[in-house]
Amino acid sequence: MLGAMAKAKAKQRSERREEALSRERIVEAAIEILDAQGEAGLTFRALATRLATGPGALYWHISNKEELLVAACDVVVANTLPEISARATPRKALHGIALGVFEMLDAHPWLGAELVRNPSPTAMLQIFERIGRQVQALKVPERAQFTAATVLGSYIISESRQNAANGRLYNPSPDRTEFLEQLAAQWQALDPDAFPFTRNAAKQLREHDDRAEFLAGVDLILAGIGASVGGARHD
Amino acid sequence: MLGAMAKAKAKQRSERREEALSRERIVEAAIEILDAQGEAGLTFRALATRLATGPGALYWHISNKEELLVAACDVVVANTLPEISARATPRKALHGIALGVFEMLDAHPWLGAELVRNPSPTAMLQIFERIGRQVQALKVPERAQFTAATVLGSYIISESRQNAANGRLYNPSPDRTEFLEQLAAQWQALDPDAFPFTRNAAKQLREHDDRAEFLAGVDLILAGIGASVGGARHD
DNA sequence: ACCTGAACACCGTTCAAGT
DNA sequence: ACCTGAACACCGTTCAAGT
Repeated sequence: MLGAMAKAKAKQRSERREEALSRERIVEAAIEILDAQGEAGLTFRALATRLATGPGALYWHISNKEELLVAACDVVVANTLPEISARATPRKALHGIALGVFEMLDAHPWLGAELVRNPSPTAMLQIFERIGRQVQALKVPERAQFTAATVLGSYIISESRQNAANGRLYNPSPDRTEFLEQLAAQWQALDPDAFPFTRNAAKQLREHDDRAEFLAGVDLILAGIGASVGGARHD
Repeated sequence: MLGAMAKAKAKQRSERREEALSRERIVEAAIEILDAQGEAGLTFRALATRLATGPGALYWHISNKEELLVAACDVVVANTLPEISARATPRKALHGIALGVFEMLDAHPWLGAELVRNPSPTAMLQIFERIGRQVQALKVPERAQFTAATVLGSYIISESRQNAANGRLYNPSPDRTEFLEQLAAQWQALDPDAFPFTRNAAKQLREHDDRAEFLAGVDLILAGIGASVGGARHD
């Protein structure tokens, strides 16, 4: 009897195109909310409303919010990373991975925040492996591969996250130019005795291009890796 | 009349060694709570209780929690950074700064989290300037100084934060060794086709020393910086 | 000017009750 | 087995009222 009623309800749902609740659907809806409203917008109440149910129902499928966020990270990373196309050389491949992560976090600013606050082992592993394979292809001595991949991963993720936090400013917008101009002015107004370096660096800020600067950082690390290989070039 | 009463109350307070509330005292108390109980322990109620007042009183001195956390970061960074001793060479000085930040975040794990979530410009500026001066001393071409300092800062902060998040594991504890052993076992159990690099890197994990690995990363970046200077050594 | 603490508008999470 | 939604135990923040 109960079975029949459950079936009836399921049928009713599918007729209305309201699929049954599932972990996948919940995570999917969470990602949509995160992308649209940011981290502050993701509450169990908002999520339940969107899924036309009560907040308690979600807990049948997901233990808590932390697990929900980790699952959201895993899905986005698993969907986005394979889209990064193959390249002819390890160096170009690493540029591709770096830009891929950069754009991924730019498109999902909450992802960068979550990736450093509470890194999903699964998501981090995907990125680490991708980077590591190219490090291997660069013929880095085995002993030095772990360090090389860690430094690259650390820089790529933290700098991409920072860029995303600056507000989806991948394409130089007037806002961003204005912001950099203001920052440069602030730096130039610093006490020359206390902040000689920063004050001087203000010049570079005025011709700053987030994306180019990011890749210059990657290249600097690649130069360091190259030095350990013996100065050989790998373009 | 009111003035006299206020004075009487102030006198009573100082007799009881209850100094008047002030921004400084509030921030100081917040740091003590953060160090003792972590970020979750810092609530306006807990802070008010510790200061023997109501939560509303705090808002007279501090606009909101975000400002409180930024102020806490500024104080700790301003107190800790000058303790880093001078060194003979830029390379050694950068090691000193790197380890100084590493230990600072290890002692205050909430600081690392806050420094990446909502970076205090003041605190970041202190660190950036410190690093930048040594980059300058390395005779890095002016155009490349900004990138060099950014990469170093990004790596030093994010890796130190990661270490701190791992749980004050600076001194190799049995816990940490056990954890690394388990992680290595997990990595070795990965699908060799999907994760060849990570699986192979599991070996390195077993002889992993957090502190040494961190410095190896700094040296890798320094090698990259050195390459741009023309391969000259700066020990 | 500065402090008090009840009250407001939220959270994540639980759980008895339903189907 | 799975869903419901009221209720619990918190938050940050505000504000009328005090001194």
